[in-house]
Amino acid sequence: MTRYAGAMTPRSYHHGDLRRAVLDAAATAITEHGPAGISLRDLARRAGVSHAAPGHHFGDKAGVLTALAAEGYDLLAETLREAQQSTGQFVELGVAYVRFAVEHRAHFEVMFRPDLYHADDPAVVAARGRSGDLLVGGVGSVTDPTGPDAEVAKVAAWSIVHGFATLWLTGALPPGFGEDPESAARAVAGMLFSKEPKG
Amino acid sequence: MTRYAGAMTPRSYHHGDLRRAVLDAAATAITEHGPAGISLRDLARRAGVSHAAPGHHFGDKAGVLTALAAEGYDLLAETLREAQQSTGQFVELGVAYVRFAVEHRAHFEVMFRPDLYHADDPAVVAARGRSGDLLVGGVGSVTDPTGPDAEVAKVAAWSIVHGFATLWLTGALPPGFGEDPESAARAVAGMLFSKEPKG
DNA sequence: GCGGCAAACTTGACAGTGACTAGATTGCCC
DNA sequence: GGGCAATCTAGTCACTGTCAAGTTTGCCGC
Repeated sequence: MTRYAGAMTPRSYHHGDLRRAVLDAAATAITEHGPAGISLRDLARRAGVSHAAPGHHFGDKAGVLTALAAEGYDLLAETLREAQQSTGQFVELGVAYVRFAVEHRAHFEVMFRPDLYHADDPAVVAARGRSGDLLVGGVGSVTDPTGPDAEVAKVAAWSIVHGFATLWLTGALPPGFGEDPESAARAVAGMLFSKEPKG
Repeated sequence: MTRYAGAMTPRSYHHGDLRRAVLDAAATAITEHGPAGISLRDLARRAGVSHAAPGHHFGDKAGVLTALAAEGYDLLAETLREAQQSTGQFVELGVAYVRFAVEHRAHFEVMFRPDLYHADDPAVVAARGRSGDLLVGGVGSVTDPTGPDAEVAKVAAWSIVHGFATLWLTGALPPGFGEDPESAARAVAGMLFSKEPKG
């Protein structure tokens, strides 16, 4: 009996790229039901394989989310690198951070829930370091990077864009901020390091 | 057979205040294992009752977290009200926000995971509204509340303290920010609406 | 005091889940 | 084309959330 994954690809005993398929299924399922609402067996069903197949590639459920988190940090680094090369300004780097959170919601939500995955996994730690360096680098363009408050300024910059992204994702922001998150993020990030609101 | 809840209170068929006991057990369990790592049956065991008892008070698992979220918003409102009465300044209001997140970690973590509970529950909506008004009120003290960017300033303020609290809780901040979250929060929040870092 | 009634709690059951084991299938390399 | 390791399946077990039915108890009117 030949089975089919989805409605397209003919399948045999070996899937071909089950790892990729499970990660994609996880991203979809998390977007639908949140990071806590997924099950390994459902991911297996979505990929068209038996219930225990994902376990062979990722060890356990946390392993799937670990791989997703690592992938997320790499995607974030890529997004930040592009923004850095085009403008290099702090505000646009922050906008890129928010854009990543919105476009890769599932990845973002997993990345900052270390209780759900193996946060000390080497691949995750390395990818997290890369993206962290990129994010923090952009703050030097607007503040004195050697000043005593340089570290505080970096954390403040990270906090404001991370907070905005988180609040946007949870739907906690007042109506009007929902339609165009990037413009809203630009306005919000612009308030940091600027004397006062223009109004 | 007489049973005992914990090691103190003699118990009979009726618990007395099972609702309170389950909520306390939930807060403890969430602090230990995260919001996704709890089980109703474990809460029942911690409270010393049968596995289905919590269901009668909260309906389902999401009901427990709904009650916890509502309680959290009320606790937050209380914390903000105290800070508002003592100083009324935006920065101290933000510090109070962070203090709440640190001291009531379990509540805070649930509150901003609407996929885990019934976010449209009337009690939650009401409590959320109360705390939101208090938080936003403090921003008017530092910016022009009638200006065109007033709404943006409020969201920026909320974002920076919420982001800092979230990052602190996930352990994502660089070492040195961990020991005294309130002082760090004060420094970070002080960067908003101020021309530039002092350094 | 006491009957009864509603709330609180227990017991038992069922489907779904994560994780483990053993076995079946297949790509691939020499 | 033979053999081997990787890949996947099938079966199982303890645990979970939720439901239905039964048991115990506080309490109110009399």
